[in-house]
Amino acid sequence: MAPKIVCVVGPTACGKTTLGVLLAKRFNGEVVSADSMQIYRGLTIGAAAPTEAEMDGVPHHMIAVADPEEQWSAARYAREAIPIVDDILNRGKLPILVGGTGLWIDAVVKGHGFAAGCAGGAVRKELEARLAAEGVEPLLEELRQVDPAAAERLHPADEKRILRALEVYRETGKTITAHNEETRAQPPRYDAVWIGLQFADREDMKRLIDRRVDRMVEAGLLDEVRSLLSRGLPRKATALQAIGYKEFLGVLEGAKTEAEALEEVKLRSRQYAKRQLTWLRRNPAVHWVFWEKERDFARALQVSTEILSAAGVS
RNA sequence: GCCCAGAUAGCUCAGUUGGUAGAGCAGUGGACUGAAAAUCCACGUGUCGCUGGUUCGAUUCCGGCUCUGGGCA
Repeated sequence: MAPKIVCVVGPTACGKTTLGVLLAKRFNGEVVSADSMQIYRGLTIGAAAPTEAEMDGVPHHMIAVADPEEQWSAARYAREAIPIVDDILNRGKLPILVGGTGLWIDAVVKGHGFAAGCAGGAVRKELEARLAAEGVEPLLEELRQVDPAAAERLHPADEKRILRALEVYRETGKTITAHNEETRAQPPRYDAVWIGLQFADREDMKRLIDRRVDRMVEAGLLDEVRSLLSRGLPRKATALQAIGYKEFLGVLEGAKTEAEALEEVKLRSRQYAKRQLTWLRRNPAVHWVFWEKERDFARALQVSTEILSAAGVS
């Protein structure tokens, strides 16, 4: 029987952090963040990383553990987070995965790892150079030769995945289609109980996102971007792809006004939240808790406590 | 008050030599197995400002009106 863990998921600004802490206190747990941006040091305000006060004494893992110059991937995250989850279990406590990066959470829960071989190395560089020089067609044709199923499945415009499919084949001699089929057949590493937070009305979500972005700016988001740049962080760093950072970067470069950046961050956050929902909705295991107008954490704690108890978490 | 230019999708605008219209953005839905806050896909009926006229037929041509810019007084 796979060990039991809890996953708190949902779109941005829906209260995952708060509920995670409440559940950790109620069930003697520790929080493992699954957030592709909170992982970087220095992304505090804009990534909405929990403050000391918000953590409320509950141990948190995988937050601010990487330099912003680094480029983390789902694979690396899973590699480092799994031992932490196991350690929490060994100490008799409940691991609570909290985060908005769906792929990262799945990588831990499934625990089967990604395809072997190097990613983003020499092979990738070569493929990228060919893509730039010759366009996708020759690459897609090459993929069709070795992995017709993937060539069929991938849209010609989805260059990123076409490159990865070829990279996996070149690195491992196995097609990504075969790899995916094998891993899908394996049982998950953990028996996860999923709690999903969501607004019943999209308008309410928009209001919360707007409010949160306003507060980020008041709290000094622009200064945070400035200090990341002052340490020489390159503009193309993954950390600067984060919503909030890339837009305010434009303000510092004089390309847009602060007011324009503010609106843009709100817009991008909304679109991001929608994508997160699309990802989560296909997971039938998620127990959804819907917010009516405002977030009511007392109720959410009660509802999710019932869900966890029914699922055998104690 | 007069002159000129606009008024078309939630927004910015294109277009119809008269046969009721289409882009970008926004929005909605979807995909996603080593960049995932990334990347990619699909979806376009709206009194064509109002009102008369000409016409088989007007969003398109003509008149009047309203509103918005700009100019002249």
